[in-house]
Amino acid sequence: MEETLIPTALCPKVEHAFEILGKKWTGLILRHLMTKTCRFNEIQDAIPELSGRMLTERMKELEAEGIVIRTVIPERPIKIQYSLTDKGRQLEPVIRSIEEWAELQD
Amino acid sequence: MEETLIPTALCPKVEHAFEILGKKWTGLILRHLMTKTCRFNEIQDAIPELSGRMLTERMKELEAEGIVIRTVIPERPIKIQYSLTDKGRQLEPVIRSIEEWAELQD
DNA sequence: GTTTTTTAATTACTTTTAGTAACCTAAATA
DNA sequence: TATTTAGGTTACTAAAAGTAATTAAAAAAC
Repeated sequence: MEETLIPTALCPKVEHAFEILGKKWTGLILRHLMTKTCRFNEIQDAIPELSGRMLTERMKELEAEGIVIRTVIPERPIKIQYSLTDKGRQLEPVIRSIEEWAELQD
Repeated sequence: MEETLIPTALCPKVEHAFEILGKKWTGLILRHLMTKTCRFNEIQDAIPELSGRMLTERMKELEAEGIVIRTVIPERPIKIQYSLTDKGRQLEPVIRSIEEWAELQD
């Protein structure tokens, strides 16, 4: 028997959100940035298993998504600051609810 | 200068939570299971880009985590039902907050 | 009463993503 | 002068995900 399928396509916004959060390290990086503006190495120190290579890659992605801003502080020495945009700060309930769930577990 | 570092280790529970949610497809699968108990192919149909191979793998992981229960319905023909455990249902605020954030985006 | 379809997978193989380690430049510190 | 620090990049390896073919057991179609 043949059937005409009009597949209930997933909403692209929701799909995209899960795509961003579904990448390794993204959640933990955002969690750290929730508390304060951070320098590159601060994030690395906070998440020891995260390599510099991966952190660079994730920060570029998050910047491209408009979730994070990268700022060059033109002092001597030059510093790079990463902070959340409004869009990034709006992810706070997501990060908070994950942490709350985590704390409930045995 | 040398420094004695007592690294502020990430809480393992939180790390583990982000590890589970940080895998591709996990969020979308859980989102679908939030609404109802599902059969294997129902989930596949709801998420067309998700292959059977990946769905099998994720369901095994989620079962091992105690987030999902797999039930064999011994009727003719045999059916496999997947549903959330309490632990799984407690992830509802996580899934809901991701959806809410997604809907805010342009 | 064979053939085809459906369900819930498994297996083999390819591609993409992540991890490791070495290197880089400019400035700071020992 | 030599080493360290910050914030990366590059080349290579390992792990995760994607694709496609196969499977078994039952149901439906022919």
